[in-house]
Amino acid sequence: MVDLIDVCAEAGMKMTDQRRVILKVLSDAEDHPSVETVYERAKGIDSSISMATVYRTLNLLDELDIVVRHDFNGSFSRYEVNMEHHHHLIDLETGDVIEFQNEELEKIKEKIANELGYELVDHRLELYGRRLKK
Amino acid sequence: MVDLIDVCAEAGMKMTDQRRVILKVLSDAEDHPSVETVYERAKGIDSSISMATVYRTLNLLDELDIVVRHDFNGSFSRYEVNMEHHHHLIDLETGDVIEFQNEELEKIKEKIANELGYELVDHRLELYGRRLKK
DNA sequence: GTAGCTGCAAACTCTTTGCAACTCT
DNA sequence: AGAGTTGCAAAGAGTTTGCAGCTAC
Repeated sequence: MVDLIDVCAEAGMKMTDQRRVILKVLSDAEDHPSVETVYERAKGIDSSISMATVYRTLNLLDELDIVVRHDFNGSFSRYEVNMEHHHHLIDLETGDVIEFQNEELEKIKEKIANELGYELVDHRLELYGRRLKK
Repeated sequence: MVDLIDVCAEAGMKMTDQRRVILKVLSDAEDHPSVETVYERAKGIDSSISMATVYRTLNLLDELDIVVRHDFNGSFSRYEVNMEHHHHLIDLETGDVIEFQNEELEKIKEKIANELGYELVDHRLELYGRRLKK
């Protein structure tokens, strides 16, 4: 388990109380929280934290690739710590997000890009589904 | 080639001048225009058209699945007429969008969803790349 | 000491909405 | 005639920013 605080320090970020709180919230998150959610959880730890700081910090972390921004449904962004590359299956009924990886898929994508004359830099795959009755 | 006006009429949409103009803009588009772009092109045909109408019409068309909404880069939406299912490769340098299809990919996605206990309802794949020098 | 960070409130961007007038069917 | 549509301007959501004070390094 990597300590986000170390990663940020190495990236040259000044380590403030607020940032420590936000990083803890992100590390502990097992979901893909919105800015609003990160803000609420952070306030639970240090109530003086402001929305602006949450936005600024998340943007910074995104630029540094420490965090990944998603916009699964359009209107607002959601974040997760940048671990190994994976994809998401979004449960259309509950909004739950399930992560998965698939080697075969990675190869095909690389191939498709190359065939189109491109070097693959990034990609995203999202599946939207309904739970099968068992 | 399907006539969008017919499709809309069948869906029960009242056909106004404004809608005819917007549908023409969408049919003619070979790119994936933003609301702003649709608005500008529509104004080129009928300068009295309003932004609100463009928004309302695109939302309606999206609900009817006549059009597909994308948000490739987060901040604003872009639209295209809903043809056969395909995916997008976004050129990171120019912003160009290239469409592609891949049978193999479709099968794998179906399989992944099933393995996770889900029925696949929808999905999206986006590749982001840089043009290979030849 | 100073470059960078913070909270606040105002500003900004994209999108939606209430309303009164108008228009398809 | 009546339900649905329009333009306008105002409101809304989500996000960014200018500023003066504060803090990590």
